[in-house]
Amino acid sequence: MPNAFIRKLDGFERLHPDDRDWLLSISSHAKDVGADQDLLREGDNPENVHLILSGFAMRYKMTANGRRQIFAYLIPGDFCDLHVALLDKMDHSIGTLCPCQVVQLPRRVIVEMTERRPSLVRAVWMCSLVDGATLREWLLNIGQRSAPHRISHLFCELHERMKAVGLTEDGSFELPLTQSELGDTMGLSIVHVNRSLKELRDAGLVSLRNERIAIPDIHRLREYSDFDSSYLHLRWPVAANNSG
Amino acid sequence: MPNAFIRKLDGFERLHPDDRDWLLSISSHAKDVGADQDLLREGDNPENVHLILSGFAMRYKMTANGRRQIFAYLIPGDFCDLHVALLDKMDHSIGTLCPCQVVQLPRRVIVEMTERRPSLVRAVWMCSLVDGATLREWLLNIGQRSAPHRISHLFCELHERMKAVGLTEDGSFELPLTQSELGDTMGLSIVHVNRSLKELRDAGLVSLRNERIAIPDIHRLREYSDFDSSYLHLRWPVAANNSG
DNA sequence: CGACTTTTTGACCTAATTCAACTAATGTGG
DNA sequence: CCACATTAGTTGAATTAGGTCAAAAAGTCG
Repeated sequence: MPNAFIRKLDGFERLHPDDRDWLLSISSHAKDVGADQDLLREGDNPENVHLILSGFAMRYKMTANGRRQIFAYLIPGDFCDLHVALLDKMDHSIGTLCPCQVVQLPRRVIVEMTERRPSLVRAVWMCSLVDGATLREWLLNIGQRSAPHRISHLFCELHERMKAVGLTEDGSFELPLTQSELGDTMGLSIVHVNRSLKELRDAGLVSLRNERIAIPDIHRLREYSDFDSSYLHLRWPVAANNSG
Repeated sequence: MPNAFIRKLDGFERLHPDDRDWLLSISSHAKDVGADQDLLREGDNPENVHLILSGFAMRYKMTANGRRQIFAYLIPGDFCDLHVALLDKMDHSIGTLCPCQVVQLPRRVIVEMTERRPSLVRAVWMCSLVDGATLREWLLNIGQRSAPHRISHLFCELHERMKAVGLTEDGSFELPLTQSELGDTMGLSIVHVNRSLKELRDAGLVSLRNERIAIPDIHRLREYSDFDSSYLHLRWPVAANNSG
């Protein structure tokens, strides 16, 4: 089975078998990282580019008074920091949310890729565009929607992204997030996240337990959440469920 | 005097005189666009890349129930849509906030640039990284800060960006935003924006009238706002005031 | 088992919203 | 240049979504 990374890129642009093999080879020496570890910290000058093969990680930043904002969840197949190759200093941190398998690529591997594998460059560039679009969608989500709608919108997005890399089973997938992390993502207090989750659960829309989320009726949840997946720019947004 | 665009790129990477001349030449045929006009609309397949030479524009998107979220302000020197060159469809809209001078570049001009002017490519790539970082900062701003702090943080950012393109005079610069637009930027109601502005005004931190903002003491405002400009990645973040 | 973290719930508080009215600008046609 | 229409800004009162504090219940893990 191809790994999540290959599945993801393949979702943007049909990959040549050659490129698939190359991707498989670079992702063969993954490193295990425990939960709650920083892969990169604000202020660092990153040497390597990180790629998540399994597990969940996040992009985040702290404010002066100790509050945390999570900017993105990084799921299998996601590049963490390709886009900061140019920057002298990280302007945010990246940390794991659970034990992860991470590939660390020296920057020259990326340079090599840009020179020799144009179709991959295109696919990887798309990744960064989608990251930007996702960030905009989060801003809209936090800026304009009520707590339960925000949370359910996030769940719709994660479902779509997890499905795209083959990590869903029916409407269910692994989601190792605490309510505190959800709060720091949505700009909500833990207590209010808890109450909103209860509301969603009572409405039969989603249930979240044992680090796993279950969505009985994804269409109903999407409608409830005003979710339109086009910002994810997947080629097959409504593909049949490829559970693995 | 070089235009805002040249100033901005020069702030990321010292430009070759050759590249400066080329930039001047492409930005010589600007088009006048009135206020409240869409340059690009969600769903469009953009043909041209837009560059703001003067005036203010915004990136935004509407929700199903008619609410608007503004994602970014585009000020002189900003590319609107370079990053979506790859996308089939715009996932958000771009509209003017006041009369603007806009350069429309056929996509091949950008292709040409990427092939012949590597130092410009680097500078332009930096622009898109900074756009991303700015978006993250807005997310943190909306997610974690109270209304008056949010608003003042935005003002600090705009001051820094306007200063970088030589459009400030002391602590004052043109800011043609209505309170309604500010609200749709910050996820706040018009009424609350109004009250927050009054609070800032009464505290002597900022005053906004006649489409112009005045900041008597920028250091005080920055401290109040927990503003750290490093996410803007300017080479000379505390440069002397280059008013024009 | 005991220590610790996460989830859940209740009571109370406050930041922000909504509704509504009124004032101050800005603009337009005669 | 004024009368009128329209948009933008301001303020008050009532309401509500969400936050804070606190403590109990339920998981997790050495």
